[in-house]
Amino acid sequence: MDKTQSSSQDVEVRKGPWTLEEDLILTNHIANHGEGVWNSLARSAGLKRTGKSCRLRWLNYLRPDLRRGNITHEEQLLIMELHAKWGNRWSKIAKHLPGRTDNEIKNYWRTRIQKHIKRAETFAALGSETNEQGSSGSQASSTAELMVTDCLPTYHGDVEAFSGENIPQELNENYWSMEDLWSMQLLNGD
DNA sequence: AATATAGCCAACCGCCACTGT
DNA sequence: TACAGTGGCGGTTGGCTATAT
Repeated sequence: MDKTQSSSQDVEVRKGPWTLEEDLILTNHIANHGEGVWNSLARSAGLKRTGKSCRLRWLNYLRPDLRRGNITHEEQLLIMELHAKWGNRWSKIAKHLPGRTDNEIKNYWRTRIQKHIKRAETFAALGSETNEQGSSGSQASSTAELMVTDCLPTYHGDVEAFSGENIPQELNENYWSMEDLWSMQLLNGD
């Protein structure tokens, strides 16, 4: 799959970060024609990208209904709860968080929450070493258990640190907001 | 001020499931 | 039934930014 070459046409496939121009083309095309078969969409839009790449870009970044910005406390708790229930079923979890993508949740989990789990495991290991005798079995045996038992309080603390006004405004300015893109698209005609 | 390290996130890769022929 | 094309998913990586030394 994902062959660089689809047929006799010599079409090179672009990889790497999307440019603003590509974003506009894709957004425009979907606005005019809707989502469809991604491979043919990529071709007909004139993008030198695979259908997969277009789909990913649209779903994870360009969709107008995406929520950007920091994960809220409620969302974090929901993620933890659902992860305890389903494990790494990110897309399933994402369905319960409107405007969030599986990729976003997955990244969030790996970079923030998993860190706390690791820490908790270390503490637990140290604790069982120091307490040692007779305390076997008190340690959480699974990620889910660890999360629910050991991590939640620590994690909750960080929620406060990360949430709301504590986030500097500049952080959000790395992104082209959807308002920007859609207004550019309007300016571009159509 | 320069360099090293850690954290974060967008994007790619590989696999699997589904669908049409 | 077998095969090819496509979509979807989870894991992983590369590069940028922030922070520490």
